[in-house]
Amino acid sequence: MTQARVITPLFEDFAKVEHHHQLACQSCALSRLCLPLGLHRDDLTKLDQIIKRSAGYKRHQILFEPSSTFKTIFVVRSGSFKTTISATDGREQVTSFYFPGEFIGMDAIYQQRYLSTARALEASSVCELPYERLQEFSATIPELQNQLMTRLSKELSSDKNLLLSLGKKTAQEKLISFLLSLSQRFSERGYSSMSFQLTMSRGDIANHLGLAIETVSRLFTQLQDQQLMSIQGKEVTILDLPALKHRCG
Amino acid sequence: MTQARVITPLFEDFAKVEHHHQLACQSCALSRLCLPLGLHRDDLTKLDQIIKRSAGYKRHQILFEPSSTFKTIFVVRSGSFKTTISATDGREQVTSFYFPGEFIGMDAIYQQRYLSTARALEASSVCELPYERLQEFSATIPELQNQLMTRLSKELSSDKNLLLSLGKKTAQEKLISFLLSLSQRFSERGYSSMSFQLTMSRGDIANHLGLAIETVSRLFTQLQDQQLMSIQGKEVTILDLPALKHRCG
DNA sequence: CGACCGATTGATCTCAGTCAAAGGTTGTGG
DNA sequence: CCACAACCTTTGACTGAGATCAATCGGTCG
Repeated sequence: MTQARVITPLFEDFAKVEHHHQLACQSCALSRLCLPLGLHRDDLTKLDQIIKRSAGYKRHQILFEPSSTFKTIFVVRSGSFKTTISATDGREQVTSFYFPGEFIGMDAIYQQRYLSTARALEASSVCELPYERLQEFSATIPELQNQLMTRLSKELSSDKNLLLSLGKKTAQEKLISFLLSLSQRFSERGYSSMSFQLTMSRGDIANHLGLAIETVSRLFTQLQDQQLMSIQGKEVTILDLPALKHRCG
Repeated sequence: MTQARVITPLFEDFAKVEHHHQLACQSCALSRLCLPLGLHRDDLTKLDQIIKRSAGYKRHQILFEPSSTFKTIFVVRSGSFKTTISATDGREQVTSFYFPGEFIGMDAIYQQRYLSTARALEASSVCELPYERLQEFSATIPELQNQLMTRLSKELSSDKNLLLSLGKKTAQEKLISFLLSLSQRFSERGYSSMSFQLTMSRGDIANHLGLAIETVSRLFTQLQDQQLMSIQGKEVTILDLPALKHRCG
């Protein structure tokens, strides 16, 4: 039996909402992680009216790119996305991965245009938050404004941590911190922090961490040999969390 | 004659404000670059009352560190600062440099605690924006809220660009893009974009770009040999801007 | 079934890091 | 005001972590 057969769609629970495109925030499984957090019931009702629940995106489908006009911030409803930024000669850097409840496109607020390209890693769906309307609403809902600032600040924090990885960590430390941060985010979403599926390719991981694809592959086998984790295709199982935490820099 | 003798304090124009600690935003030379941008005259007067103009910081003096409690966002009034983030074993990554009009500490909004350590690179001064008061005011001044979001988004953008540098660029490309971004920022502040003083050490630059200090030093001599720029100590003069732009990735 | 794409493994190479030493610069105290 | 010390920068020689090149394997899909 190969492990490929047993892969179930990631974030299946959240994916259910795809069948109810107009599902209100109040009833959404994500509300605990998403914009609604801390908002009053009636504010939420108002917000609900401006949020557009988009149709699904297929694997590799583009959510936005620098040439798109900036009008909305996206929230992942189900599935996952990656964003990339390009050098003038076409080299690309994977800047982030996004999971349900996370906001994509906030770096476009300054300059009012997307800086990066966002692509679906698997069948996914998003909610669209029209930025102008969001701004209007923030004026009357202080908690919404607070929520937006917090989101921006959170992304800033994770970017700074990635800078530390890229600038100062060894290949192994980079990979371990990356996997531990994934584990953390899965756990926040109600999934196991000890065993999860990678929705991105080895190439995406390597690029994100400033490594070669072969290095990532070798590190995976190395981590398995050291009994720190088990990796079978896309499935990661953490075997020795303390040891990993000790080795993540 | 050594170039050291002719160095004048950087941001001298802005430094003048140090003699008028209570100088209102309206009269501040920075208002064009700073928070006041786009704010109405009477809103600004209100804002003025909550902004604390701090005494000066000496070279190497700490503005905040992770153990400090988060209460304020800082705006550079004169001089310059760097922020660093630390790995568990003490390795540090210089995440950003900050010049007059730029905001420091926004990554602390999420978690309500500073993620990084901020240190003055030279004799400097800041304005303190109490975050809670700022939040209150934002509720009544939509333009202020917009300004804050834009600032956060701008920092996010520059971090993403740095990620591209660290992940995908060669040592030379990293250094050139860094110098060109400095040039840009100096020019925005009314200084020459073709000739400016570095306020940070070679070590800070190297660390920021994920390089060794020796590599930065060698690259400087290399760029001089290629007649692309001239570097004498802390003074940088751009000689061939098109060629540099062509080589910055 | 065959073609294609992604992942693994091995062999080799290279860019930038490390180590080492010598100049320069800055700051301090007598 | 000078002299010494501490620190920063430059330059050279060598090394190594991870990239590149190359071949193979495996899984997926038409």
